Amino acid sequence: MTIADVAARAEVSPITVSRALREPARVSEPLRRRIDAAVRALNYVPDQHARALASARTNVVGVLVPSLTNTVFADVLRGIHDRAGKTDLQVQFANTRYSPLEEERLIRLFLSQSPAALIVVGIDQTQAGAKLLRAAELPVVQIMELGPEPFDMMVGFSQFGAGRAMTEHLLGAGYRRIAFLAARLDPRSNRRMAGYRAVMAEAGLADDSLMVQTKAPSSVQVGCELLREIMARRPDIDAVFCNNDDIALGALFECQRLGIAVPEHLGVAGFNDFEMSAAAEPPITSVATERYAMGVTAMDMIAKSIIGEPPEHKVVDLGFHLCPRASTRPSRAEAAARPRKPARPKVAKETR
Amino acid sequence: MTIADVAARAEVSPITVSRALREPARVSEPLRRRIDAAVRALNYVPDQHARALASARTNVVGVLVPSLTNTVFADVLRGIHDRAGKTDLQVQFANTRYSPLEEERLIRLFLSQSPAALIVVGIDQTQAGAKLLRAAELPVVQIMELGPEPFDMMVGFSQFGAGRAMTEHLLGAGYRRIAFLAARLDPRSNRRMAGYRAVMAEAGLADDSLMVQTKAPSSVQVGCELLREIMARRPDIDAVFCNNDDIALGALFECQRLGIAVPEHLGVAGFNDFEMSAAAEPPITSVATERYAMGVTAMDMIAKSIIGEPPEHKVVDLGFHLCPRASTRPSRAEAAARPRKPARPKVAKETR
DNA sequence: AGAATTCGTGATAGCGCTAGCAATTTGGTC
DNA sequence: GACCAAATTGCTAGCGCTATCACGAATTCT
Repeated sequence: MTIADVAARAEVSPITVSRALREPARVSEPLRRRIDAAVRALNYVPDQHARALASARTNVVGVLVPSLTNTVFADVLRGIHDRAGKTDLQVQFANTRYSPLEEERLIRLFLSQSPAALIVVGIDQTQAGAKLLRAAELPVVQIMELGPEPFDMMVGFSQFGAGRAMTEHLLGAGYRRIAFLAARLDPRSNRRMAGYRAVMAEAGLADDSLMVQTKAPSSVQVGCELLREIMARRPDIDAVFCNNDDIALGALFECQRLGIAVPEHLGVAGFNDFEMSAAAEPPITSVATERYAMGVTAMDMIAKSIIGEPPEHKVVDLGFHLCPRASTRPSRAEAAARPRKPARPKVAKETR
Repeated sequence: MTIADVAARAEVSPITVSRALREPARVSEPLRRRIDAAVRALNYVPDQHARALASARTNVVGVLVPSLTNTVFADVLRGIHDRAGKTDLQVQFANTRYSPLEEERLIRLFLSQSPAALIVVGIDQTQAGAKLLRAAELPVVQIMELGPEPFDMMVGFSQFGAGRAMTEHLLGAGYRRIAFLAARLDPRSNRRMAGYRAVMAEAGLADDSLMVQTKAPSSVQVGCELLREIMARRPDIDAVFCNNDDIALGALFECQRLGIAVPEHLGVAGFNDFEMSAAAEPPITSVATERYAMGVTAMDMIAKSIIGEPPEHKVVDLGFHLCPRASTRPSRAEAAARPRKPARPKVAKETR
C-alpha cells in the first residue's frame, strides 16, 4: 500500500498524489477529488519514515519535561497531547529528571533527529543547550514561566509574581510570621520563594529561620516532615506558605495530628491548586495556574508557526489566580465582602 | 553526517559500519574498533527514518493507556519510560480516554506504522482490536491485570483478588455493613467491585444499597460527594471500601466535615496506595500495587522478545499487598500481634 | 502578436539506510 | 594438496516518499 497504488487507482502520477495530500491547493479540483476517493478506498496512510527521509522534515514535536508523574507536568502534557491529536503532529516526550545536563543531552539528541518543533520547560537551560536552541531553525516554546529573551516563543506566568501574590494575600489576612516550606527547589519554586522573600522583606518581616526546605521531591509525606521541622524550630509562626499543594496537604495532616487548629492557630497555604485542595477539610488556600491551557497554547503556537503563520504574540502570559479558602483566615477585603458565618465554600469546577 | 562519512573515516564499506552498529558480533575485532572510534569521533547518530524505511522495522514501542494524568498510569508510564531509556527503544504514548473504540482506532493507527511492540491496558479490547493484536506479528504486552488467553504477554495482578482481599480484611476487622464507593467504573475497577461483591455474598452480607457509584472520573471531590450520598442513604454503614485512594481521601475529608470519627464510627479503605494515603490523618488503609514495576517488567519482556529471547514466563503476576492503617480498625490477627496503644504507624518508604 | 508569467502535471534523482546475495579469506578435513 | 564450511567483507538494488527541474497549456502583459 504505497503512494503508487493510490496513483494507479486515481490514474495520475505518484507525485501528484503526494501534492494532493500535502498542498491540496496546488492540484486541480477534479484530480483532487479522484485522488481523495482513491485514498479513502484504499485506506492509504502515508509512511512517516519515507516522508521524513525524503523531505528531511518530520511531524514530531519533542517535549522535554522534568518529570512525568508530577501533576503539574502531567496536566501540561495532557494539554499538549490533546491539541496534538487535532493536528497531524506527533508528540515525543522525554524526561530530564530535573537535570540541566540531562536536558542538554536530550536537546542534542532531539535536534539530531530534526523534529518539527521543541517544547522545553523554563528558562534555565545550560549555556550550551540555550545556544543550540537559539540557533535551531525550528519553533521552540518555553513553557511554565516567563523571562526576557525567549529563544523563540514562550507561554507561562510569573512564578515570582505568584509567590508575591500569595504572600501579600497572607499579609492582608493579618498573618505576620509566615513560614515558607519547600521541597526540592527547582528553578520555578525558587522564583516563587524569591517572590515570598521580596514581600516579606518589604514588610520588614523577612527572617531566614522561617524558611525550611529539603532536597527530597515534593510529596505529602515531605509536607508532614517539613511542618514538624518548622514547628520545632519556630513554634511561634502563624502561617505556612507551601511550595506546592502536596506539601500543604501534608502540613494540614500534620497539624491535625499535632492538634494545631487550622486556620485559627496556623494558616496553611499551598500552590498549584491541585484537585484535592478544594476538597480538603478545611479546603486549602492555593494559587491556580493554567497548566492545561499552557500545553494547548504551546501546541497552537507551534502549529501556527509550522504553517508559516507565526502567532501574533511570541510571549503569552496566562497568569494565575489566587484561591482563598478556609485553611487561611479571610483577608480584610474578603471579610468585608462576605456574610458573617462563612458558608461551606463553593468548590470550583474541577474537570479532567 | 551519514553512515558513508563514518565508513570513509574508518576505511571500510558503509554496509560494514551498518553491521558493526547492529550486529557487532558479525564484524571482526579490529574493524569494529576502527568503526567505533570513527562513530565517536564524528558523533554519528543513525537516522531512524532511513533505518525504518530500509528495514521495514522501527524501534518504537506504542503504549495505549486510558489516561495520562491518572496517577496509576503515570506510574506505569514512568516505569516504561525509565526502562526504555536503557535500551534503544523509543516510546510513543497515546491516550484512549477509556474508550474501547478509540483504543481500536489507535491500535489500527499504530499497527499501520509497524512498531517494534505494543503495550495495551487490560483485557477488554473490542473484538476487532483483539483480533488485530492477536494476528499482529509483534510483541504485545497487556498490563494492569491478568486473564486467560493473553494475546502474547501479560503483566499485572488480579484485580478481583485484590478486591476480595480488602473486603476480607475489613470483615476480619469486624466490619459488617461495608459500603463500596466507585467513580467511573473502568473494567479493572469493575473486577475489584466483583471481588467485593463475591466476599460479601459469601458472608451473607451482600446488599446492593451498599454500593454507590458515579460516571465522573475518580477524584477527591467525587469521594466527598459519594460519602455524603451513602451516608444519606445508609446511615448505618460501618465502613466504606473506596474504589481508589482519591475517593477514600475525599471520604475521609467529608467524615471530618460531618464529624464522623474514623475509624471508630466508620472505617475508610482505599485502593492503589497513593503516596498521600500513608501520610493522611488517620493514615488510610489501602492496597499497594506494583505499578512502576509493571512498566519496567513490560519493557523488559518486550526487549527480550525483540532480541529473540522471549521471556520464560509469558504471564507475570506481580501481586499486590494490603496496607492496613489507622483509618480502619485492626483485624483480629493484627490486634493480637500489636502492642495495646497503636504507635504512630510507620510510614512506608515512598520514593519517586 | 510575441514575450513573459502562471498554472497544473510529470519525469528524474535521490534522502540514508539495510536485505540479500556475491566475493573473498580463513581454517580445517580427508 | 584439493576440497568444503564458516567467517568476514562488499556490492547492488531498493524501501516510499519528495525536491527539483522540465514541460506544455492557459493567462497576462507590453
